[in-house]
Amino acid sequence: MSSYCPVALEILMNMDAHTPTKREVDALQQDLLLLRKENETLRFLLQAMTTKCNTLEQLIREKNIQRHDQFPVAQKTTQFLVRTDSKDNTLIVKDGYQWRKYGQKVTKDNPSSPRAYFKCSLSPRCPVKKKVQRCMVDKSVLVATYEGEHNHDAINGSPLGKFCCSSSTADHNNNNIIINPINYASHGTSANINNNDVINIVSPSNSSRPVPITLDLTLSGSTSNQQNNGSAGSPQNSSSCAQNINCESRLEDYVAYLTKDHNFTQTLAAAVASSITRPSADRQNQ
DNA sequence: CGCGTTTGACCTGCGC
DNA sequence: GCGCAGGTCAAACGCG
Repeated sequence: MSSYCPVALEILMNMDAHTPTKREVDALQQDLLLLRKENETLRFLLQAMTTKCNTLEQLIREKNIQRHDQFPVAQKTTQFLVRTDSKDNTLIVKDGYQWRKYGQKVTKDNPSSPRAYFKCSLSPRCPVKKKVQRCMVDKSVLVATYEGEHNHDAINGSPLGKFCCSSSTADHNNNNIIINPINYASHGTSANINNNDVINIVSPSNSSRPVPITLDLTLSGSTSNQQNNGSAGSPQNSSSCAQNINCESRLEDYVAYLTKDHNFTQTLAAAVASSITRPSADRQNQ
């Protein structure tokens, strides 16, 4: 847990002894704000891991069904995170294809930024659709969800449009930074795609200069293999994965990595405990 | 004038 | 059956 807790505790312990000064009240309010932020982030993380578990279970069930009954291969759904200029309010992801916007909708899970719907207009019969929405956690990140596969080439052969996986790739042609490709075999369950699968965590061990960590909480293995086989993709850029947690490893690797991280387990445990013990207090504050 | 965007209306699926 | 939310349509509008 972060270093501000003992300070707040000390002030709280001495509350009865004397009237708190304005400085102490400010410090407490600051701590409360930080704790709320941290709590919020960890709730997202917990929710994302639950979603991931459900998705994995669903995938296993469907794999078992496929083994007995040869279903046709489902349409591919791929999600990218694209870092843009935070001052840029447009929902444009320059990916080498030409898109026609056909709708925009405010969604319940992220009411502050509407979701834009695009169809590929490079080829009249191209079935690919794209949904773009700002990330709820980091407004400078666009979440672009592609459905289907292009039946033609891109204008400039951009890796993003081709669904080639390259984590944290700089799209030099278009001034976008592709943070993370997230792959789904939707199997007709597009409801599995959830913004909660993308989380930026501010490292609690370095509160002076927060380092955002992007978790790729997607299923790897079969789905990503399928993707790599299906496109002329470039290999994973291992060096650029430095801030990503093992983009290509399996779920077990994520769990192993996270459980080995002492800071993470401590923070998660504290957050869960806090969520259990303080829900009424949170409600009162809202 | 043509093309792309905007936006309200409509459709559809899902949960209760 | 009803309500809600996500997705799509299409008329209106703006811009080059």
